[in-house]
Amino acid sequence: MLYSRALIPTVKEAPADAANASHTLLVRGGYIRKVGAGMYDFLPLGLRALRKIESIVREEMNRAGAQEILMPALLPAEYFKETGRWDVYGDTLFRLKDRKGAEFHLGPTHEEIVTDIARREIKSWRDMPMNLYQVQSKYRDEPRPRGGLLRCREFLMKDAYSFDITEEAARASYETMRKAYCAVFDRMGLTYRMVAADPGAIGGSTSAEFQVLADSGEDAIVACDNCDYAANVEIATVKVGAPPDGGSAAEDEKKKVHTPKVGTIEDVSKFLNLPKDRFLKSLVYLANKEIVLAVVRGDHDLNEIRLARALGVDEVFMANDADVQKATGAAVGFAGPVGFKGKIVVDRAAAQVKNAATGANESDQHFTGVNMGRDWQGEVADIRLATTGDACPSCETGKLKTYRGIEAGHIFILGTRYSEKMGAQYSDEKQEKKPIVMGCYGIGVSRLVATAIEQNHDENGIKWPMAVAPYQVHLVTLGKEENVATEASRLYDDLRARGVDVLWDDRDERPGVKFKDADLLGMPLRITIGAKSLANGNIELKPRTEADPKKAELVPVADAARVIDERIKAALRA
RNA sequence: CGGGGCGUAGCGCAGCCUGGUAGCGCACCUGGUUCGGGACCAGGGAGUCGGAGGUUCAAAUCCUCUCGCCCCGACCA
Repeated sequence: MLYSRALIPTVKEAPADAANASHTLLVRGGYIRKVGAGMYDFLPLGLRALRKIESIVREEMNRAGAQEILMPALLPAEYFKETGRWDVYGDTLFRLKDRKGAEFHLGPTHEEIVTDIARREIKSWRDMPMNLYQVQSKYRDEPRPRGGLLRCREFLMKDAYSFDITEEAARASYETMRKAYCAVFDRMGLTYRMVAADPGAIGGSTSAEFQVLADSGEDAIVACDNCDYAANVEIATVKVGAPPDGGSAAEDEKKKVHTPKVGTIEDVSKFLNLPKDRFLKSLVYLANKEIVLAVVRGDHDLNEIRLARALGVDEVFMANDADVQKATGAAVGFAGPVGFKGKIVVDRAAAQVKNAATGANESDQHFTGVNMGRDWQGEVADIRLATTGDACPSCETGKLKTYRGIEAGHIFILGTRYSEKMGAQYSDEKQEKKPIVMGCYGIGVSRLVATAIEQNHDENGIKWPMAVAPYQVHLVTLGKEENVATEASRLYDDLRARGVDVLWDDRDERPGVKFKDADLLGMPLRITIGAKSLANGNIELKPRTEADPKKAELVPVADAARVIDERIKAALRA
């Protein structure tokens, strides 16, 4: 492509509304433009990057034996009503009505629709395993779209669905998809971790997220420094370990201590000169409108999702100040398990603390010498938030470390959750009707455009990995000398004949402008042809990852096309 | 939904407090000089000041309502 004819509207200044690197660089580089909150135009370069990623995903899905289909984005309400998600999805669903007043919505995900295909078309155990996928725009009325392409209301997603006869067979399909996902992210050159995750609104028994590591990521994950344990902090667990004092101390007498106006663990710890791990942190929660006291060790934080799981509810809400006062009879900061009227859930580590300090359910009063069993009772569960330094739950010596991640993919074993509700059954060898066992697998294709940039950029611009770069080569010509144009034209044609994607900056611009734009746009290889090096029969070759322009490699004109072609092929193999 | 902020030329912003000719930088157009890391000179075009209502002789500026957008949180495959 000739730059002079291309729509690549680069801008010097960052857009006022951009909060992260990928958003800023995509707009500055003329890749995308905002149409509304969470809605973007893909300009030519942006679309090329998107298509490259899409192709990689398609190739790996096809290689894994999945078959591409296309379902509508506009859907009648009846399917979501069948499974109850018409109500469960709530405000996230874009709902609309047709001219007759019939209800429709835009598809946020397609389990129901694909299950409808399955119940009509899959009849026998001989028809499975089967995996159907599509690459399609999805619509979700997100509470808060953000980060440019990272969280949009309309976004491109690859969603695949597997159909199997048994849970074991479904696990094999899941494993096939896991490998395909690794292949996709490996080919894109991303650094990522597969982590155990919460299935959320999709449901199902097993799920894993593919988290691309980036400081700007919305998700927190923990990973072991020794083994392959990794999990979203939402569901991460830790090894309990020994209690802080070794657990051998004798039980002290319980005492009430006056602690005027010191409600936080931090303050009370100083006030009583007692380490934080000897405190019981008591938090008042509402679960299905029932008041519950959650108790964790003073140096730990509560994991709300784990608390909800322990209680067997969908979600829990922290009680407001008024409810806390009503439940404990004390000001906020003085709640404790001793004498608490209501359900108490205590974390495993907190249950081990002997002679603990805790709020006395009385304003400005704490207890010390509190012992579970003797002074109070509670249901023990795993409800604390994992964090850096915690002991790994699945190996002997490992320590957990927290990372930020961007969720690029999520795979689930759904079981029969959808097939039972929608009557998707097959006949087995004995003519018995059984529900199809399903799995589903998503990749955020448009999100990956931004994700690749979050992981590959510097202060000057994008540094595209070869596999997703809109153009593999950015050819810069300097000056108006005739031989520069002649050699550039020859190289341009030669590279294109070899199937190389080349962007030729043939504009009548000063060198500085061209170099700045080349760095901003971020194509992996930059070729410079100017009178200076051409006088010795050379062109200049510099990878975008090399920051120092003086380190550009001189390549004889005659070898240039071959050398560049080889570099690209090597980069794609890596 | 809670908290905070912003809507003025294509983009980034000033002007608003204290009402009175709408401004700066970038981008764009014309001419000239320049040309290996975002050049310079001269000239020029371009704005319903988000929208509606109100106060006033007079509103970008004050008041009311409203729409949109961003950030933090809640929420979210």
